[in-house]
Amino acid sequence: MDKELLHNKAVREVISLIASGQYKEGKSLPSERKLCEQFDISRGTLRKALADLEKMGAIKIRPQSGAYVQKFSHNKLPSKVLPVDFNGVSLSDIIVARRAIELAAMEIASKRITKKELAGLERIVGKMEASLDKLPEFLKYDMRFHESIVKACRNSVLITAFDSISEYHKYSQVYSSYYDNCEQEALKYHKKILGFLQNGKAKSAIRALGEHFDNMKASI
Amino acid sequence: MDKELLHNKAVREVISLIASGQYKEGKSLPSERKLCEQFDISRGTLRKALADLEKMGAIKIRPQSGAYVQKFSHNKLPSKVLPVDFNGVSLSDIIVARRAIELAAMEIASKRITKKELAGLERIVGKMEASLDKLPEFLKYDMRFHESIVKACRNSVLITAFDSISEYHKYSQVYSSYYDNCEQEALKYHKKILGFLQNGKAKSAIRALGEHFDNMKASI
DNA sequence: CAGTGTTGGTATATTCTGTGTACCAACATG
DNA sequence: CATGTTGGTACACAGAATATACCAACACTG
Repeated sequence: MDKELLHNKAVREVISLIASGQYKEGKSLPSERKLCEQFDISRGTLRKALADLEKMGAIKIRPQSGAYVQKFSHNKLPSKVLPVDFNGVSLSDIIVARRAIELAAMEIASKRITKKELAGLERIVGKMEASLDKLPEFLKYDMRFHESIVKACRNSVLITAFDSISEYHKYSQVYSSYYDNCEQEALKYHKKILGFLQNGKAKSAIRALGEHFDNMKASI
Repeated sequence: MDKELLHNKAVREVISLIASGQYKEGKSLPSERKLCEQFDISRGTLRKALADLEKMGAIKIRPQSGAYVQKFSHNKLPSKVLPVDFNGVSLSDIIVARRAIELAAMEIASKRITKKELAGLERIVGKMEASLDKLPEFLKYDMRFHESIVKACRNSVLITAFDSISEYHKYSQVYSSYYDNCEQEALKYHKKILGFLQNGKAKSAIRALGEHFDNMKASI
């Protein structure tokens, strides 16, 4: 029984935010008190996380000023902060798993999805298009699109499975920027999928999602 | 951030063992000290779990004697001890999710599986055959068979996803005994799958596993 | 310039799980 | 009778996380 420590989780959260570009090199993180609220943890716990992050060189804390993001190589992150068995996990492993779960979810979601949820998807796609040049933003909405589809299937077991690996997915951005120059491709597929869903073409939506994953796999 | 309490996990573990018939009505559980070791928790924590189980009527503790399994209706189990969002989960939801994950795992496992792992599978199938009349035993080995295949794919992400829903699967036995009179069917498929794997017939193994799930779904 | 509010730094008390250890009385077995 | 088991109990302890202060350094503002 490994116990998941809150401050390690916070460390991972900050790292993935840095890696995805949400917190930029040279700039400072939000204040400790804001981060507490954002991560919903106490200040003591957060400071433990920040101390760890400074030790591993990800940030530099300047008294009375802030925590500044450093340039650092994340190749040798202490395994303590990594998701349990991250060793030996490749990007294609993540894609294989997501493909299996999301296709199954899509099969159900394409029949059950509501107009409200479709409107939500449309809004997300719009925001993706608007942030084509801002990678971190784009990735956030990309993730949210896939998440929404899985939730729409209303199968708690599939949703649990998806959630359990979502951290792998977020964290994989630390190691790779597989999305470089693939934003257009991704957006194209998302639009396609949305269109099929709106017109009730379930089969086509499923096929398009499958192609989307094939495309991702091919580009790495 | 819901924190998973150890004694709640122990409660669930005991319940699923009762439900699967491993601990039988009227008989007593193993001694507290043995259960501690079995679940790898301290006695204090275990006793908290037993106290909860007595409150909900699952067991009756007799001093200087043991904890005796009672006949009890598990329809209104306190949601605290249930896996996070068990409400509204049907057996078919579980099967859909397992099908998606296990088929993806099989696709890889059928190529990567070692002779040692195949020997392990053969041993498990043998034990299933030997315990055809003992349902709890049978279920244990059934689960172990599927688990072994998923592990054999060596994709940590898929394995994580599988583990995350394995408790749903174990726990579903509380609500249903969908395996009644289906043992032969299950054994048949397991033998078929094992045979295909041994002969390197990957495609057939995958198809057989798919049929296995279809069969399970049809029988509920 | 004085006042106010922010920043990170620090210390302390408290709560909650969970472990570990010890000892007890009741009972069974040899 | 001695030994070992059973559940019952109490207490000390460690670790994680929270909550609540207060500090010094700095920035901004009226």
